[in-house]
Amino acid sequence: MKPVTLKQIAEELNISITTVSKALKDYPDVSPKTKGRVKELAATLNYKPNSFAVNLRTKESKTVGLIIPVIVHHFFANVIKGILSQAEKKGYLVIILQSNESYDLERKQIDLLLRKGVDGVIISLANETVNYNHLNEVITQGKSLVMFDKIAKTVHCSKVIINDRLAAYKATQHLIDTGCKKIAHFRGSLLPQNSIDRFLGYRKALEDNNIPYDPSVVYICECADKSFEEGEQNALKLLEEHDDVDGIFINTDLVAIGAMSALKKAGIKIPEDIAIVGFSNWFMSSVISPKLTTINQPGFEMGKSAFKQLFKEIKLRKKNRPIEFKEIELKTELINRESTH
Amino acid sequence: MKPVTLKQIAEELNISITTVSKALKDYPDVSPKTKGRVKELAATLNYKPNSFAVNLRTKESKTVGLIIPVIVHHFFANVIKGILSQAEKKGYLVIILQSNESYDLERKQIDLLLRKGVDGVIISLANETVNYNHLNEVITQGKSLVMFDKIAKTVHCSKVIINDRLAAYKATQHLIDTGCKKIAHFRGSLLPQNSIDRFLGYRKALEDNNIPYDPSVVYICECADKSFEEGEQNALKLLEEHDDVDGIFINTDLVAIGAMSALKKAGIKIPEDIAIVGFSNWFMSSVISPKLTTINQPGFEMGKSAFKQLFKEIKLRKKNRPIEFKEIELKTELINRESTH
DNA sequence: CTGAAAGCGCTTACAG
DNA sequence: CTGAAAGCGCTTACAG
Repeated sequence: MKPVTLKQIAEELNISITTVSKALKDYPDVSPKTKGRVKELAATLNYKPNSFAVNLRTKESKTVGLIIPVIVHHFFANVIKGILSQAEKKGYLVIILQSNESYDLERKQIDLLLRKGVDGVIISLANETVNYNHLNEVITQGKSLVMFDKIAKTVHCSKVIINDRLAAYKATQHLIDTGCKKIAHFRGSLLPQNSIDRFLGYRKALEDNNIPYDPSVVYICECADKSFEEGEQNALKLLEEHDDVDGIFINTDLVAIGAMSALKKAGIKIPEDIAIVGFSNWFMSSVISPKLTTINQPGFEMGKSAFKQLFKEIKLRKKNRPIEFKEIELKTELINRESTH
Repeated sequence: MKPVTLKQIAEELNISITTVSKALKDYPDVSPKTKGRVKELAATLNYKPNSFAVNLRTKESKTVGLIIPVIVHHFFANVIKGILSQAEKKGYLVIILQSNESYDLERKQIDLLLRKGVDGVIISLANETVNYNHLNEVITQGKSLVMFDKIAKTVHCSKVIINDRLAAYKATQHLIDTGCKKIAHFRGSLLPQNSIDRFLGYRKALEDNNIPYDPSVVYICECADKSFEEGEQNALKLLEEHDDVDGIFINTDLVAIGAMSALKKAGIKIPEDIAIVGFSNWFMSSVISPKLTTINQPGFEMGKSAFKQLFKEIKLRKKNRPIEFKEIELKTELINRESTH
């Protein structure tokens, strides 16, 4: 069954394609009578505008691209949900891609989206990414770009973030306030800005409380899809190397949960022997035992906010109005549960 | 910066648009010399075909739509991952929509995708959905359709499923084999086929083992986004109404985890007092304590398989070849952990 | 109020 | 081997 076109409607009603097109779009210069006839026939024929043709003419696709490092991930899934909820309101569709923390893939995916003619791109960077040409390419092509969570500070576009430094500071301070004397840190890999920031927040909190910073007590989790395992391994290493540690601030809930699992197996009591604070507030963290104290990272709101900003910029760009890039910082809070005193 | 077009390349090289187009697509009837010149210039100008125009001509968008009930969900997230991994290999993009278990939204989203001109649709139905006109509309419009997990048996298209009945039977049999005498069931809402099938599998297992079926011991969890809470509530109700139950087969891991949480709080020992089997094998289930015995539901594979089938059908349809719909059934297995004896 | 015409950027059947 | 021409289905500036 061939789709119905404007031409068919025009022929059937003995009027021009132009008039049919205008009638359907409620142009003021079409008589109500004609509009009525056109709309009625369009409805009965179940006419749907061919969006390929519309795109070609209007140079808009009402579609945006979203690139995230991992899909099976509580935080990112929430971001997606936030973006979709907002896109739906504006009649936009979202093409989703997973970079799998790979710079090469990320580059290819940006290119794909650009070829596809999306109106804008929302992205959270892969851990590997240190070169930003592909992102600048988006801007060069006149498309809107919004980065969130894992951002590149030097790229000239809007960003939606949390204050990782401050949040990490609060997490560490909480451990100090509840009596921890020697606090370790399991950090993320070296590149991404937010794992650096969380580390800096940790160190600053120690400093402000006159606790000496000991680099040997900072462990690195490299691999995004082995978080749980790395949490276990680092916990065991820590146990061997530093039996005086009584608190750990951990970069990510999943790593924290792995660490707790290993510690419990080793007979360590949480929080009595070692207290733990995670980061992100995965649903899981409220369900395990003991429940994990953590930093709430508002994924849904970040997604919503990222799409809203992107949408604004798409509209402004269309009207050739100047665009002011924003750095939107969302609030985080410490969720105090059972893994700390 | 305006995008480069075939016309610009043609003018610059003083040849026709036709030849440029053919050269870039390696048509055999273009001289190697010309091809070389065209490709070189295209590369230096960073030419990218305008996909709106290509779509309009070829009536293909190399894009498929995916509608799922919920995004923040371990199983569905894995399905998405499987679909994306396969789509990437074939150069396809995926537009993702969340129906939020709403029939109305699902209908609108199908319509949106159809208007958008996707080449095919993959869907897992909302719990509410009992009318399938919108799905048949996809087929009527000559697009391919693949359903997975929550399917409608009567819709004429390919399906990717597990054998929910058999899996539920295995789960219940496991409880019986490990000594449970009175087994309750927390089922999903009444409509979706797979919650019906799981219930039937449960009942069949009782029957085959000469255990009388007691409907008062079957509890319903209606609400998809309150699974955890419903698990808690039903567990407490069960405790009040039936203190002789010593095993529960639960429709979904998240509900099971809620139930376990409430039971533990009430001083019930798992599995000593009550043994529990879940369904789906969420990551979380391997991390809580006691670790949940459950049925593994291969989300990633289901996604891969759904896309593969869709892709095959898109290709066949393009060549006007006959299409044979398949019902692909993937294997499940019982993951025996600590919540059963 | 209506419509002829140009054009978005590409592909492809056809002629030479 | 090359190119003129038609056409995909729509939108919109312009003329009447």
